[in-house]
Amino acid sequence: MVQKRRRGTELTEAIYQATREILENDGLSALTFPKVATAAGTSKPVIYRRWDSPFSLAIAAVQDKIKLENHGRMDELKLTGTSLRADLSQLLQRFIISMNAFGQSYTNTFFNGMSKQQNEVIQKMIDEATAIDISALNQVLKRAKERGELATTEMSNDLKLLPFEWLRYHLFVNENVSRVNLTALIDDVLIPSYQHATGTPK
Amino acid sequence: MVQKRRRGTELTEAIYQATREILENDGLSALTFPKVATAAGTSKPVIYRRWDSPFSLAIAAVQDKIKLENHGRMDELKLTGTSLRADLSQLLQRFIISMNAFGQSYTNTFFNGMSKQQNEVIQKMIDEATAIDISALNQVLKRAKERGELATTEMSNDLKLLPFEWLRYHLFVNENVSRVNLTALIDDVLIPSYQHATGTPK
DNA sequence: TTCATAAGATACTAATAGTTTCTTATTTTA
DNA sequence: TAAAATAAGAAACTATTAGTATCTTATGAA
Repeated sequence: MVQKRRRGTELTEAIYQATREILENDGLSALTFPKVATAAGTSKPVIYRRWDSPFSLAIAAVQDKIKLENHGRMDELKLTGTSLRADLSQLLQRFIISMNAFGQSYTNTFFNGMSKQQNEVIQKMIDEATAIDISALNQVLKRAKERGELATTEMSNDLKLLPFEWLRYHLFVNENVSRVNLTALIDDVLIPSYQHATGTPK
Repeated sequence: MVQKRRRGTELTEAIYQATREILENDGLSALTFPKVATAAGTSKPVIYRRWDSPFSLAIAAVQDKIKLENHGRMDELKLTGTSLRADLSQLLQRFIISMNAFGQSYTNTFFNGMSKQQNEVIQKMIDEATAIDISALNQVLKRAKERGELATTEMSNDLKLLPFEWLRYHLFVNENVSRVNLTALIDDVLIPSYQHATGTPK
């Protein structure tokens, strides 16, 4: 019988996929090299040679998925609404999709009881995401100002980040955010707050 | 040499304390019975006899701390403000204190990559907390209505839960919430949203 | 066809989780 | 106060699994 060996991308992809499955089902604490090797149908040395810890493998596997499923980056979003309300809706819908691509399960996996060093890695990821969030929202505000819906675009970052953080929270606790919930957030919280913050009369 | 043995509450407390220290320093994944035994200065069988998994020990240890440090339950809070703004501030300050009592560290420890079953346990804790949050906020709203600050107290639970979720999110990602941030949330988001939701003119 | 590279099998060591048995300190109760 | 019940702790053990070393050989490149 002729034996077949996977290598390169094919093998790596199988390892990442196995890694993600373990992460989703059992979490980071259950992610060990031997388990990954078995799940990926390869042998331990293959894993041990390439990664130095289950944590770094986990990061690599998740980043791989983000890269694969990247439906366009958040800050490259082309806004098409004709109102602040519509733009916000478009942006946040997209945010939800991206988060789901990131994977419900990993989100809280990575807010695990981790070492300080590991936490720094995660912190960096959050900071990067935050910068993108703010720049996306700035776009929305700028367009609203141009339409005359808002007096200025000046407001605190806390306020700009509010919807993203609200959505992430709901992802953390594994709650679904329906379109209805999202619309309510926009109409009942965001728009009134923006108008208030920028001194825009209704 | 006469040997001394701890039992009952004294021993249990030592075990819980050791458990919490491990949780804070190294997270849930590092919490093993042998480590707890050593840290608590007792022997493994003592632990193995009483708990059936590190997870259930962790839950017990954290609940023990909540019980110990319970500065009065959230829904028994006696509001003393003379405005919606002041009441909100009082409630949310208290919420932050309680969360800190719960322990910065455990919060994300328990949003770890856990098994489905473990997640259910956590889910139940969240649901209970949510009920308390809503009832506390209802109090605040009721008082505001009585003062004439709000037209009604009718609004969605999503809106009522917003500040708690916002605060929890910041705890998750280990960001500090200063009094300034909190005040901005109240003035720039909550009050405008409440007024908007209840049709209250400014 | 030969050579270099890397996959994979296998057997091993090390560490540590979990168990069993027994002893004895401490509390209960008669 | 003595006897009995209860539970803590010591110690030695087994089982599991993480991690390593060695060797073979499939696969792609020269």
